Amino acid sequence: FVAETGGQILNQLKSIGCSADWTRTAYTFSPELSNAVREAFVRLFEDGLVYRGHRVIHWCPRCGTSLSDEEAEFNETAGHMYHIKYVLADDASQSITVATTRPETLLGDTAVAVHPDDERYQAMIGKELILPINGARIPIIGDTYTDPTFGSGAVKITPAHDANDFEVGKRHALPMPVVINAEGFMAEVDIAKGRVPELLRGLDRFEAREKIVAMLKESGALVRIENHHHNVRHCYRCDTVVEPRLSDQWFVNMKPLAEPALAALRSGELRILPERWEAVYVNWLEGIRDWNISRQIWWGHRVPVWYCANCGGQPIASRTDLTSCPKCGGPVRQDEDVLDTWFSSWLWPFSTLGWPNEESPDLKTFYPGDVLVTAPEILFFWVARMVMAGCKFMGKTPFHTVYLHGTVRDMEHRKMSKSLGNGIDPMDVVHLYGADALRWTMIAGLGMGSDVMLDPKDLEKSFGPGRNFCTKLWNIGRFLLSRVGTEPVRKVSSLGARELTAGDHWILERLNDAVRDCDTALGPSRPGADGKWTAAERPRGLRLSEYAETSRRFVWNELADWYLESVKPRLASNGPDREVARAVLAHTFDGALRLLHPIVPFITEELWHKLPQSPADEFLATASWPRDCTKTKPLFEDEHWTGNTLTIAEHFANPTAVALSNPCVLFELTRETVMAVRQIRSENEVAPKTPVNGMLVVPASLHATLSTMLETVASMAHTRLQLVESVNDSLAAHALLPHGIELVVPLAGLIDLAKEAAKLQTQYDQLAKQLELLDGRLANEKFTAKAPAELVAAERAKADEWRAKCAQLKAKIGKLQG
RNA sequence: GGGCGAAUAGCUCAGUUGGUUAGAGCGCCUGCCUUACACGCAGGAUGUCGGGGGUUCGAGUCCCUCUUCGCCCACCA
Repeated sequence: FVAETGGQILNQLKSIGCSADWTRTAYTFSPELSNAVREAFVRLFEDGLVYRGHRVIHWCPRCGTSLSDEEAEFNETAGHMYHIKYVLADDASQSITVATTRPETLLGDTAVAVHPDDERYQAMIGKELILPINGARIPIIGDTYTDPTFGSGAVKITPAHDANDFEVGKRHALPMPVVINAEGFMAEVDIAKGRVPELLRGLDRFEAREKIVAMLKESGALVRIENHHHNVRHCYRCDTVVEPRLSDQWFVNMKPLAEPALAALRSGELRILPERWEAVYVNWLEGIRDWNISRQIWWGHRVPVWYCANCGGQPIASRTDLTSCPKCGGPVRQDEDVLDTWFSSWLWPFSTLGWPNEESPDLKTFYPGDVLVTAPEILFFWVARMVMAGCKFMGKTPFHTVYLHGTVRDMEHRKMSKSLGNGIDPMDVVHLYGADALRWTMIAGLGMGSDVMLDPKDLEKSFGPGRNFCTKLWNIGRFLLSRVGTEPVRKVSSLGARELTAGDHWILERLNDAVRDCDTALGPSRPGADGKWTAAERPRGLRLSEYAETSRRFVWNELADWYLESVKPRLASNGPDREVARAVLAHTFDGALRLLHPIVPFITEELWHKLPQSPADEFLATASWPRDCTKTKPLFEDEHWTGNTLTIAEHFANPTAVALSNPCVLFELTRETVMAVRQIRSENEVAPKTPVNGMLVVPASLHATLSTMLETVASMAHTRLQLVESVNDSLAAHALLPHGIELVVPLAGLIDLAKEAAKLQTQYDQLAKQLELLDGRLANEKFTAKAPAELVAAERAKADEWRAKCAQLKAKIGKLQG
């Protein structure tokens, strides 16, 4: 834990008043972590991958430390471009104009560079210019770094305060005076004697800028000032403008470390989701630059390097603290710098498991891990570096999948932050809506890699649906448990297919489908036996919002809305069928809880323990993924379901009989019937309490089956349908169900016949139009020739069905009008 | 400057390799406090899938282009 967020935690300690000594002690007292950090540093040192370098780095004057490239963030800043005239030393009539956004750095200029082929300046190369303000003489040099087409074609070179100028300075062996001190004030550091005039010394760099501009203006050296928007590096911690500054720092040579990390991605040992981030990862690693790891702050792991006073000051890296030089026994002093907090973080996947002890049982058991879940902005800081450290020190990537989630934003798409005050405190949400509602909202809203928009001003809008779902789940559980009771239930695997009702078969199949769809949404959990993802597996998986939606639909729209409602009468009865219903109910709810547990762990854990079949000494958190208990094969050839005594040949000659011999299809027909009845009632504004009669027009041979079905229909809420033998269908509402079956509901006195005829006419018109399009497609030879045969056959079947339906509708309209 | 992503119902978003009449939640309209649930139940309305062009029997899905947003990276003084 400390390894991951050490810097931040110690900052917190500091902010609540812990002394510097105390927090530093906290670090010292974490021997495992200290050992790991030191081991990693010493190994890299021994391999020549860590070195002390003298160069221009990003410096935060407020924090008083150097920063890595990643810690110095670009911010768009409104500034100015100052064009300044430097006069030739031996001919005051000639001058070169240079441009800069940081005029204060001119005190540290040691050259002006022009392109060697630039005809305007060629003759001047080798001559000297007089720097304004401090009067220093600086040479004009030729260097191809200069772009002759940009600006005046001449660049001022400040080797100690600009990384590019530093490179130019090295090529031309220029002096490198530092004119800004560590605190960000103008000063003559080391060789900078005579560079900073008395009246500027000790001024803040920005005050000095204003003063220098005024002085330039006065002396006539300032040619012009333009407004200039540009990106300026700021300290990621305190947002202070970063000062590029020449200094001695420790660096890691990253190229040799980056190559295995790239290879791991390319070979499929590692994948990144969403896949598009892989390109970002590759791009960064291919262009990787050395990592400045030393910091001049008081918290952190101290660089494990000592210098001997007698042996020429060569650095000695050591796994143990040195009190004397191992070579000559002379006095030693330890390097003052501490390490970048990310230098300990990148070791996190194994430093927390006992590394560098290779025999640690934790390390052997838990390395490598599986999935790293984190935010994209931390890809370079942490993720890529963990992969590099894993490859370097462990020979394996620390995980096989990196899942980069979206960012939580407000309704104006701004990132939530303390400074903007647009954040939501998760603890407020937990108190008002519950921890499960919070988790549900985040996970269900988390499309792959997309941001989550939440309204900090309207928590109800954001978290209400999550809470509603949790409440619904709780109520489903409460009701179900009260009916199922605590007596033992039969195992579903012990139930015979004939014992089950159509509804039982249906819900078991729906559970199986939900499990399968959740599996698909989550994708394969591990790479193949060779430890590598195939090209097909690679981009798929961890679609969490899809997983949430699938499990929600199962438990709410299928289990609660249909199965639970249909099973109420059976639970109220006595006898073997009640036991079957209890068993199926307990089993399907158990499956639903297993699916939902990762998203809403608290409610599901609580409910699961109350199920009669749940083992008392286990937890849902460690229970297995739900198993397939489907009892129905696609076609269930059994007279139990056909409800008649047709011969097999007769049976298969009747498409409706074939379809309805599948109990799941039969239950679907039940649902269609219920929905049709409800629709008819609603459209004709039949009061909820008024019972209605209804008749199914079906082939006579199937009547027995469908009348059982009607018992279920009648028991469902909002139907109140009573089965009758015959009706006057000219005074009735009609609904066409699948398989050519019709529902006729006589509503004499309740129904507007003209309205009913108009409704059927609209249905007919729409269907006829669709049918025309479909027939057109089927008549197109190119379609029938090129489209897959399966699709063409399906379209043909559909056209036949629609044609039959059109005929039915037309007949009904005729009757109503006649 | 380079790269990437997004644009689908009033809002937030799904839509897997091109193939039924494009879906969900919230919101909206109507009716229900039906002994699990009004944080609920039932029914309903709403889309030239950003604009334009192309490939194809067929495009929300593939290609080109334009517009508008967003993200990442970058040493142009």
